[in-house]
Amino acid sequence: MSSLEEQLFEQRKNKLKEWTVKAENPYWTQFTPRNTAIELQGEYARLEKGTKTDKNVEIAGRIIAERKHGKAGFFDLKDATGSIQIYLRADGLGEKYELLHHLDLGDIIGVKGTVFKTRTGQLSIEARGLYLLAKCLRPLPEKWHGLQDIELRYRQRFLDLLVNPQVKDTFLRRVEIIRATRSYLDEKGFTEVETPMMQLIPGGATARPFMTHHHALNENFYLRIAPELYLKKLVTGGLENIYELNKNFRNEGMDRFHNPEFTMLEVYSAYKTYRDMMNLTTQLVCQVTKQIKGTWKIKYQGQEINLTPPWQCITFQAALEEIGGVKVDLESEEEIRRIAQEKELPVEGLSKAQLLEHLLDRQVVPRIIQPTFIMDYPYETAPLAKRKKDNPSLVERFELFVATQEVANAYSELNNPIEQRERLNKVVKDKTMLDEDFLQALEYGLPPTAGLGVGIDRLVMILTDSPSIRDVILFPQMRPRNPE
RNA sequence: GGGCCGUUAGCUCAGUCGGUAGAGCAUCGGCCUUUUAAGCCGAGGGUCGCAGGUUCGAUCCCUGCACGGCUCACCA
Repeated sequence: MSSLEEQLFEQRKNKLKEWTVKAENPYWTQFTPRNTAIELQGEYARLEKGTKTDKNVEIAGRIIAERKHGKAGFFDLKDATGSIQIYLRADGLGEKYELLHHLDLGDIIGVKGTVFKTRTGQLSIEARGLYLLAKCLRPLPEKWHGLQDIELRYRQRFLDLLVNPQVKDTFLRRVEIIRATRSYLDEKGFTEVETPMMQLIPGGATARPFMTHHHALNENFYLRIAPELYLKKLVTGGLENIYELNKNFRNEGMDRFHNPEFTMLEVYSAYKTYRDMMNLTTQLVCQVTKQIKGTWKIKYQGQEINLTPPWQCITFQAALEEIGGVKVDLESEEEIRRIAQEKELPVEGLSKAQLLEHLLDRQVVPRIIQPTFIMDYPYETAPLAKRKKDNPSLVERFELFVATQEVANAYSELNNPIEQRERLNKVVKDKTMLDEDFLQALEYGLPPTAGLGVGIDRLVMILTDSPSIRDVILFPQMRPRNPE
């Protein structure tokens, strides 16, 4: 901490002490505001310039700007709803006026006073009572440019929220998106469930998990990488239309599109297929978008995106060929390997499925801007998906891509326990990581079921025009700062 | 983990072709009772991310490290 920083801190602590001695102790002061900025701004929008009212109001908030003029002055007070100007006069405030120099930008105060409009037309409250409710002991970031330092914005999100108005908008938008998602599913008759975050066997995907230890059980647990297997157990148990909307944890690299903990929606519906899920996905995204944006034509990072249904739908093979310019026989591992090499993709030690996905990720996905379903993947890419009846080398799977990002992934779930065991055996190298409980649930009979996963953070990014996943997660993961 | 880039006052940013740094906001003092990025006068505030090296001299050049951004790898 530099000397200036200490100096500012000390100055403000002294002001706090002075206030406590000469007025009240802020941390014991009771003040419950009866009014909000937005309410007053609305109610008095048409008040004539230069008019006083005898309306008494009580409002609380943070001082975000001050303009003092000797024996009078103005504060801009910001509460949760907006901001309003406070007018302070020596005659109106009496002794308290002398204490004004103990207040700083950032202090949280309560104001009692009357509503009026200045001669320049600014709605204001003339203060008759003024109470310090919490002292801001550190200087706020600059009022005009806000907080620009990206690292500080993520590490001290409270400051980011305080001084960068669009940040709060984004996170309020996020809440709306999640709320709209829930209400869509609830209205469709789905039941929200909660399954374990701590799992003995991390299943449903193959990412590296985070590990933790349960002392009483003396057992290692993993933070879930997906809720999928538990949700299918519930479908077996007769909860046939369910969803879960919560965190997953993956111990992988971090970048603009990946945070170690992220929010996933998974939906399962019995007696449905991936085709039904395609419709559900379209409806869900369209309804949420309409509700949030009021239109299906949105802008993401300068690009026009048109979410008006129906969306383009193309098979995996056709996508490789028509979008990626890669004509390949999906059956021929040699050919796939050769083409991957030609495209300068890593091939060493990679399976056919991995090669195919790399081809898709590299050649196709970066070219997809408009919403596009890619469907009918090679069966090796999805061991939990059901094969196509007329072409068993493919599975009933689709992914939705928007703005070069994967947003959703869905299958007709494989419900044949014998085939499921075989296919998992091929993929899961460590047999203790084979979820026998899940296989047993299938053995009791999982109805034909369709499952869907939607990356909520990515959806929020697109609908809030945010370039990085860290812009839509309140406290994104950061490397701890080394103590000096 | 690799590559590229960044880190200067509390905040937002200049700058030094190598001679220990400036502005605006904020802060402190003075004037000002309808201002609104209030105004005017004055003042204080910096181990230029950290540690080494080269040099008479480094904030600037070199190396290493830390943190961050982008990107590649990883992530069925």
